[in-house]
Amino acid sequence: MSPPPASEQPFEEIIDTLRAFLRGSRLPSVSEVAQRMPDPFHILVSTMISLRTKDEVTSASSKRLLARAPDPKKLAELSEAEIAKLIYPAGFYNTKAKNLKSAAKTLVSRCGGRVPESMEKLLELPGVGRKTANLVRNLGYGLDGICVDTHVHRIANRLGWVQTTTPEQTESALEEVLPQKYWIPINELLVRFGQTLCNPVSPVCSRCPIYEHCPRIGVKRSR
DNA sequence: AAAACGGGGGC
DNA sequence: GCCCCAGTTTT
Repeated sequence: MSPPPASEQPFEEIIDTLRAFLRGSRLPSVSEVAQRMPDPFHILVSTMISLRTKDEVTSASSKRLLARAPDPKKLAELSEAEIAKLIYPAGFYNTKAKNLKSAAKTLVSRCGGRVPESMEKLLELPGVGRKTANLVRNLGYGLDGICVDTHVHRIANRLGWVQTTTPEQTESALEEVLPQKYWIPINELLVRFGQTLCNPVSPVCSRCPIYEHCPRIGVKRSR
């Protein structure tokens, strides 16, 4: 059966169900940082480290680097080699070290030593794309904008909320259909859901709390 | 649109 | 051994 049009999705019910289901489950690494230290710079650094890297590694690497460089000025003073060593074994550590140092220098020289709020300014930082910029705005400044990572992209399509091929298409399509009050929380919810049950390769549909809202066919719920 | 960046852990 | 991982940039 085809999914109901996105405009008729019972978003409130689905999201409430997800919230209840995920209550008590572990937070993704960047949200952890946001809870511990809701500082835009800390969000930026841990998000840059998190790209294509598992949560546990991201968390440990972020802690080491931020303990040593808690602000843009301190980070800009570290060498690329020092940064690379601190964030190892996060993936792409050499590229990330270069981007982190370069971004920190830009923050000091052109942004008054602070992390900018505007999408435009954030996107000028090396190594910062729409996903990272939106997450910094969401968690660091409480500003709207849907942060689309692979989990949000995959699950929004699985659930029939959007039909898109690129994350950027998902971002604009989701903003068309999803009530604005969910723009910030949707990311963490779908990431947590996507890291466990609704994972990329073998989603555990038999235990899915929102199974009845999912249009996937050929998957039977088992007792 | 596809490739490159990249080491660690799961299977 | 081969796969993936809170993506971004370059070709």
